[in-house]
Amino acid sequence: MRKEKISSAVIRRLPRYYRHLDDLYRGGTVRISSSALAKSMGLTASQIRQDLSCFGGFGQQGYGYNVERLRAEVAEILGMHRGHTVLILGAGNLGRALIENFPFAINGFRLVAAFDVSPALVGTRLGGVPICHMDTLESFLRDNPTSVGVLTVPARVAVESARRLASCGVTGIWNFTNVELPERELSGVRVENVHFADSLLTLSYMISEEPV
Amino acid sequence: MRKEKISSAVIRRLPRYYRHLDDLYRGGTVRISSSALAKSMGLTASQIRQDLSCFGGFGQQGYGYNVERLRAEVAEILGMHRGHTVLILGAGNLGRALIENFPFAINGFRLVAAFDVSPALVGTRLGGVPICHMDTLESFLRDNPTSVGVLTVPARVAVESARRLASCGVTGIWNFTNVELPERELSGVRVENVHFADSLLTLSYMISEEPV
DNA sequence: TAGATTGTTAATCGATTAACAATC
DNA sequence: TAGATTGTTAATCGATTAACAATC
Repeated sequence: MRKEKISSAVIRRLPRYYRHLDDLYRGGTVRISSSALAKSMGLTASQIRQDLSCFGGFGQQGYGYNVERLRAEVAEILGMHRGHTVLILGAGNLGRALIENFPFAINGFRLVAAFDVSPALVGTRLGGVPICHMDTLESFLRDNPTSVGVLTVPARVAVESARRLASCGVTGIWNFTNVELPERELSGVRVENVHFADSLLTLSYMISEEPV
Repeated sequence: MRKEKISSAVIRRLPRYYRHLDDLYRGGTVRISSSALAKSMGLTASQIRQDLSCFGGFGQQGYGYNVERLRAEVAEILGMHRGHTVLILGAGNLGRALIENFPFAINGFRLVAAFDVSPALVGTRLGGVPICHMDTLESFLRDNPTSVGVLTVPARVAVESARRLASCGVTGIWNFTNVELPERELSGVRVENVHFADSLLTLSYMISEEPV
């Protein structure tokens, strides 16, 4: 039974499903039951069937799920074939790491440009991508509407950069700054945060309080 | 009423509490009520009082919470003053970004060393930290027991590296590889994952399906 | 056909929200 | 004292798990 409103708990599991199904697919597995997938992912079979049934019935009684088909369905649900585009704001260490090492294409995104203010960088290319001056962001976005902006800028310009992206019609911001963006004011824009510090502090708690 | 088993939902909110309290503290705010904090964080006052009451009663009726004290209590709960140490495995782009830019000290961790296999890097220093050869990891950990290992190695050596860390007594692994580590086999080790791809795919879903 | 496994409904569990007595 | 706000208990809501008829 398709649901209209998908809970964020389900959404956050989808990429993991995709990753596991992709591994199975590449390993040559043709079919898998919810219980086998559950076991390898550390979930319950019930949960997997519930999660998938939010989007449709992809399995077959007595058989299970066809790995290739389910992988493709999950990719479709995640929007991996929508031709999303992305640009990177801030070509410091982290920005460069993403430009040179993150597999945007494999995840359905085309990296079109990076922006920075450093005169040494502007005008050069990195990993096949041109580095433009931040001052040209608005005109670039006017000519090249882009789905997502990646924020790898210094914290002090994070909010300002987010506003500029939002006002130019970007639909998503992938925020690597440790700053909480004013999401309510960034209308029409979805924000996904990668807060390194929050993540490390969670680990700090776990190793401080709870022995495994 | 102190609870013995804290849910992971609460734990994941603690770093955000810390961040907001730290901002308030630096901004000179002396006291804050649960409802004021809730408003600025987008939570409910009830939830904040419930969360904090897992660890003790830090407020005062009719007054609210003393910002400096609550900030210190949350820092304590998170284990920020335990003298945790950290080393980085893999000094590629991402490893370097963390070494040079991530404020380990501010988050209660002391970065003691980085490890890599590149002859060009081994023996040099980066951001004040020595880069050692991966072959010397075990002997280093024998002489310098370390709390946490950061995995910024290539995916193909991620599991092997995690096992080596685990067998040398590390208590936490901060995993930046897009590989699912065999946590059950890493006994005594807590794993915190930063899966860039999962995060981007979540954003991909949000901009594909749900208009804000 | 018999066995396996789905999709879905019902039951349980846990987390969030509401309410309020206690008290600063 | 009166007003404000906590900590905690109770109510609600939502997510996970269990059960099972449907069916390949």
